[in-house]
Amino acid sequence: MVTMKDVGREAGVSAMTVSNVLRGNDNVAPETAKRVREAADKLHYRLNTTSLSARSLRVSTSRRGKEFGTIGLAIFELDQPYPSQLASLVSIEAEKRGYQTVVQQTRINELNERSIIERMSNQFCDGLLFSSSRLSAYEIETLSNHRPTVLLDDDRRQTDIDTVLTPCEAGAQAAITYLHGIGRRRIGIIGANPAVNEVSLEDSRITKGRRITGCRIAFEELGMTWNPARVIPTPWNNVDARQAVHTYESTIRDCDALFCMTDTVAFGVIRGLKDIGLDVPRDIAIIGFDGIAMGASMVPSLTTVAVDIEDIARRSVDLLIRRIDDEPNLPHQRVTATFHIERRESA
Amino acid sequence: MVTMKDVGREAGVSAMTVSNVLRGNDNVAPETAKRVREAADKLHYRLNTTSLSARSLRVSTSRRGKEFGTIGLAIFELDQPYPSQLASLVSIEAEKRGYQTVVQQTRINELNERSIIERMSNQFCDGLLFSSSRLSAYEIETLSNHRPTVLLDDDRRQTDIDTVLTPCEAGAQAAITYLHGIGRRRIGIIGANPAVNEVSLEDSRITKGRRITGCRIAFEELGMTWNPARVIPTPWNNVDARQAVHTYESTIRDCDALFCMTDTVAFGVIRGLKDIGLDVPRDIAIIGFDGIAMGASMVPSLTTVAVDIEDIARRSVDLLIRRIDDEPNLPHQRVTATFHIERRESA
DNA sequence: CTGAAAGCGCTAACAT
DNA sequence: ATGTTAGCGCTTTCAG
Repeated sequence: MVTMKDVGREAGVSAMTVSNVLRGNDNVAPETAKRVREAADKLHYRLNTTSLSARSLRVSTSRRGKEFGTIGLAIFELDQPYPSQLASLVSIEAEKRGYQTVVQQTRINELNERSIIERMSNQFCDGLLFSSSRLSAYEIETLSNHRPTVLLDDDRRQTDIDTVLTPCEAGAQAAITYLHGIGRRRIGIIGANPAVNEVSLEDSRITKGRRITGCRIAFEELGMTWNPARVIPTPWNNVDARQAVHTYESTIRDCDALFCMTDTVAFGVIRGLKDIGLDVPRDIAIIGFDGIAMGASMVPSLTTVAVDIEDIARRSVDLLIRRIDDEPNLPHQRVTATFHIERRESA
Repeated sequence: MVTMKDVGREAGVSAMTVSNVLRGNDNVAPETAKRVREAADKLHYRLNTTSLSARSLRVSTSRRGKEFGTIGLAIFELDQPYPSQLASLVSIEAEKRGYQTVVQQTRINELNERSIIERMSNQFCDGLLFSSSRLSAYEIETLSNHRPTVLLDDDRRQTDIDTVLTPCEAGAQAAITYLHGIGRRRIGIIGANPAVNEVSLEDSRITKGRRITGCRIAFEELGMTWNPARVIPTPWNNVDARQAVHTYESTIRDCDALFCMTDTVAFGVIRGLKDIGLDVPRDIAIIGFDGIAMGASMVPSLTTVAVDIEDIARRSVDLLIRRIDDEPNLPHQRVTATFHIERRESA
């Protein structure tokens, strides 16, 4: 391997000068710089990143939040509107506070998650924002070297990691109540897990289960009968959701409203309903969940439980930076984002 | 961060002994080992992978980044479908080749771009995928320390950086030709830059200009008169595109087809046309550009110039890894992705 | 059995 | 304008 020292020897200067030239510092005589660049070319010199990160250990420990910090965001998908928007907003919030954000996609793959946590925490970042997975808190702590970490939307009631939650129960409850309020009584729910039993359907630790739980609470409070047959499973993407409308057509034709567990599901469902000739909202009212930006431009525009995604971004970045900058011994917080019902054409 | 030294201090031994215990070497007294392990637990010690790899420089010179490769992707927006999808696909392609991908959003801000290139190239990554900006190639090379870099969709005809291009001219040409082929003659274009003159409108170095150029070529070849009044400016997002339909309503009512310069623009335009009571495709045919996944689920579904985004991801990752792994002196390549017209309901 | 020293490639801070 | 020193966390070597 060619090192700066080698280049320096070739050019008749020290490694330090090579470093200066290659990083574009202007404290080197043009003559010398030229000689150095030629030597580097000749020897095919390449900067060694490994030693750079070794170096950065030193820098980052002494820096302590002064200059440029980096926060990592590990998120399940990059090509879906909700996580994309969240990533973008986290990026912006972090920038306001002088931090850069690097994003990695986990694809909800445990192996990925593990190596991402390890790399991000140990090599790249001053702190990590980690979106929901089934890794144990203990494992996250261990892999991250007990570095500052904030969990997003992970409701396993562990109190030893900072967490920012989506208002799943309250939001779902509000959705059902809204549909009830506009006179709908045959309300279906779409976006559940394919469940083998009632318990797994409502697994309260995970997002899907928490939203179902919110629905049930609403049904009870409104005195409506809970009908599991009207809980339709589908993965949270528009293609599968559209397909589900076809698969569960008879169930859906029996409903006068559908609560879609995400806006992306709603997008696919609206398309599916078009396929089978049902009009939204006349034949069937649709309400989504998330409040993604494109909901406003759908045809019809989407009524939805609009989570304040900016609030999530802001609070999670705040929590994380607080832990990076300040005492690591602060008590752990668990906060829930706000939401409102965004009333549009679909319901 | 807790180091072996810290653990050693806690246990009353040297860092060396800690190292021996933690790696399971049997040359430590059981008593001591126990004490060390307890101290490590108490302080939440974890082996620091960074310094391990630094160390490995010394041990084996032949490491050459195989085991832990990381590539960086700097992209303009994270909350728009096209860049999100690209990021996701790059991530997947890189993973197939044993590389992790970290993504940063530039928001087309030069300051951001500069610091992202600097940080990513020098601290995080073995190579950088950089999507279109106005930074000079020279500046990119300098900031990145001449590390492996592949440009995405940057057509400044510089030959000294690997580049993967979207088929802007050919795709736009195909779009116009398609609209002509289905009998439309009053074709408008939406998504241009607000231009002060014809030249800036067609600035051939940038994506928008290249698509306009493709349109002009098609108009000429089809013997249609080029009418600049039918070129409508709008930023590339659905909200502004929808608004533009209202602002340019009279122009649009005079058209029987619109080429939308991106699918996201098309999404907003379709919504805008709904607002003003125009039917797609009866009153006006719509064709988009990009081939984002959600186009298939829009109402109506979107006919579009479907760029093979997977092809872009694959080729850019290939190019980059080739340059990371192999000789850095390979000739620079400039490749263009493939596309096809995806025929759906909107045209 | 235990630990001191050296050194991996690089660069901030200081010296010349 | 250029060089010297020190040190990032760890492990190999070798001396106690």
